[in-house]
Amino acid sequence: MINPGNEARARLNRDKVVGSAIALADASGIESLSMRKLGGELGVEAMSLYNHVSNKGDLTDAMIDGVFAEIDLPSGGTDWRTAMRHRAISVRKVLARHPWATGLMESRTTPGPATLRHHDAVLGILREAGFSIVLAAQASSVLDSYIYGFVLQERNLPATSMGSTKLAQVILARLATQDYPHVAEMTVEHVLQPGYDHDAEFEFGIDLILDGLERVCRAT
Amino acid sequence: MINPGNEARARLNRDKVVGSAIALADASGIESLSMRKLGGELGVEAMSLYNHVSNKGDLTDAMIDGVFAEIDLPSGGTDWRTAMRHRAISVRKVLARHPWATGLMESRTTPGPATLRHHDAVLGILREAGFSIVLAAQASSVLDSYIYGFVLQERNLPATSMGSTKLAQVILARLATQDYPHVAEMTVEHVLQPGYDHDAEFEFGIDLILDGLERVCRAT
DNA sequence: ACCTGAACACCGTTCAAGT
DNA sequence: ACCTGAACACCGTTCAAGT
Repeated sequence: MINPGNEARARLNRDKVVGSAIALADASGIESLSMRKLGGELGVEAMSLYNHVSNKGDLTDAMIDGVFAEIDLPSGGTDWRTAMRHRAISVRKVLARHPWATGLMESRTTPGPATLRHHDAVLGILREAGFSIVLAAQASSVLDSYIYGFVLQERNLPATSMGSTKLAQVILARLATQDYPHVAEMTVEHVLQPGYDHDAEFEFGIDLILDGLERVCRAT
Repeated sequence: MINPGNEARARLNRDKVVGSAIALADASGIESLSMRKLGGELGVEAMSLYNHVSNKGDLTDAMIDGVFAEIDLPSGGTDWRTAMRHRAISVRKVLARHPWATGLMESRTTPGPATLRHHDAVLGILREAGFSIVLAAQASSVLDSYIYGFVLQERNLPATSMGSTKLAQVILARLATQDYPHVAEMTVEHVLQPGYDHDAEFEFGIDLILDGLERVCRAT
């Protein structure tokens, strides 16, 4: 039988399922991603997805690996410090595009190929720069911990969009000054200020950690 | 009518609901915490919970605040550095007891009173030690990011329980050495070694960050 | 004031049946 | 080889009804 003309949709495959799941989670949040909605998005019944993904946990693992695949692989062309700095900024940028990914890492234990490739490249750069095995482990652990934790916290900060700012200031001043004076001071006089810069805050921490690692590395 | 003798269970209240939810999440994981199971644990139908909690999001917020309430409030008796060091270790210890809490922070935006009290105490110690508003914000941001990210990653590391170690070594040696040589080297020669110490790894990062903060603080 | 039964609109997953 | 309908054992949440 000839394929009818309205059958424009190409055959489903694993990459399309995972890609569509990532897009859906970006748009509507991870908590509203269901096999049924994902099927609907792809013009297919939910049960068809099980031909390409063994269950929802498998899909989740693949989504996280898909996010890692978007991160630029750190290149060994320069010194370890600028390579690690660029990588950190790239990781944060990608994770900010997929805010659900960081929280999901808590429940997943089997890293995919893109994740392993990424970590292998990081360790490779540190080892070639003369870091011992132990020091390379500690360096990548500190850097990754900081990056993931920063992204996790970034979501919970009040958005500095104008409009909500003025209102937030008033509410804060009234409600919180007495009970949480330092939080109130910080929010009003720093976080809600027009010049507040998330990127600069992130890079302050990265440079502080890189300074520390350089010192430890030289002392060895 | 007189209360019958087998009615031993005291009246339900919000604290009992939240406490039971935390215990259930600790024991069986956050993904298997449902209003129905929680009700069953408390000897009550699921719908009764809505008398003490406005919905599941409200319950989640309260659970996270309950976890923060377990953390020792940083005390101002000593210098900021040892206070921050003790606090960091206390936060990690508590979050390790409730591994679901860190991942959940991604989706929550309204901090509870215990959370605010905690952050207020941290900021207070830094401000009294002479940190400017901006520097206090950056200091607590770097420290918290590192702590949360470390706990998040800690879960994904292979358990160093004997027995699984030997097997893991064999699997790794066969499978991964070729594709991910640095990850393989790191795992076999460091992470899976008997002396591997999570606490020491955590404290290495904390001390590195505290060193950096001390230097920045003195330069001001 | 607190608890419940029934109901609604959802979930993930299986399995036999279709093409 | 891939897709589907029907079914199963679950979800969160509402609401009128009970005490």
